[in-house]
Amino acid sequence: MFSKACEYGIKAAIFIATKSYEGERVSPKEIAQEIDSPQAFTAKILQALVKNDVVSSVKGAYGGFEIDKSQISSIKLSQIVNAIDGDSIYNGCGLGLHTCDEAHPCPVHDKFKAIRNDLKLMLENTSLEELALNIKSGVSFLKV
Amino acid sequence: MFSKACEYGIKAAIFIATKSYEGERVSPKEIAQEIDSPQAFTAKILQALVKNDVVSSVKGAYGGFEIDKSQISSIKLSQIVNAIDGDSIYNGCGLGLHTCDEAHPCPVHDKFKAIRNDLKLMLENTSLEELALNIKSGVSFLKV
DNA sequence: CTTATTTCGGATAAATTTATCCTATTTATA
DNA sequence: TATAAATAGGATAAATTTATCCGAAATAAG
Ligand code: FES
Ligand code: FES
Repeated sequence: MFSKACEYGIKAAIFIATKSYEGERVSPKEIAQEIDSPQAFTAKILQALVKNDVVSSVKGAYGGFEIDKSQISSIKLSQIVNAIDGDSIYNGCGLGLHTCDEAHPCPVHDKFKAIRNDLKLMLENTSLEELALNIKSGVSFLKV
Repeated sequence: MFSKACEYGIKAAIFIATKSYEGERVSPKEIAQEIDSPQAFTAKILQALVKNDVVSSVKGAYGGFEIDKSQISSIKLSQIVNAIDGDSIYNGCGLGLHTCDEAHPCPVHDKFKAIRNDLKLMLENTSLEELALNIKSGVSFLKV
């Protein structure tokens, strides 16, 4: 469904958000430990999230990654997925035709489109805030 | 969403079904042309479909791939996807946790599970028959 | 200014998926 | 029985994704 890179990116963003509520910056090392991911690869993905304004980074001593507390509620899962996996999940043909086109539909177009749209709405309506709060309260988990 | 192998497998099965209605067997070459896929790779995927009893093959001269006319309506998309991509799409965690477990859910578990289940139901309720008939009647397409 | 710390970014490597090639085996027909 | 046609399947190659490594650049603190 999502690429590994995207899975790591989502989990990393959630973890950064939980720490940002406490005013703490985090390093790729700490993130990788918390979400059980390869550190250097995770660092690469964080760069993509920085470029797409999902998280911000501070270089140098006492630096790290953080998310502005006031923005956590307005960041949607769709932004993260889009930043890492692009928009093929929102627009691409389920059977790999060059473009998903109403006028030239593949055999599963109608049915696939419905699922794809539900997924799109879900991602667009899910904020980093609710995901991070569920982690903080211990009702959901980032690893194992 | 689906692997390339799975996309080819689905399209191949649909094409074989359309020809089977006319009592014709088809070769990997003809299939690859009709669904715009690499021939040898498609042949490999067909082997998996044969092993999983989605299509049957006849070796030797005048051989080829076919699907028993009377079975086309009872073959579901889910069988094909399962034969090629396995069941991770039905049961796997959206964020890559080892298992999707109600008692140890990832942050997107509830929302992801709903989408995943819709997809599962869609695949289980879609028969090769309806997909093949739509191709035959020209309302949907297997390539471009 | 120097040093320690930390992200950035390019190069490389490993693993997986996608794709190709070639031979063996099977089968219908002459 | 010989031959041609067709799938089966193993070995290999290419492409993509995943993962690692290392030096450059930035920054806070002494
Ligand atoms: S054309 Fe395939 S999903 Fe729309
Ligand atoms: S635990 Fe992640 S989807 Fe169920």
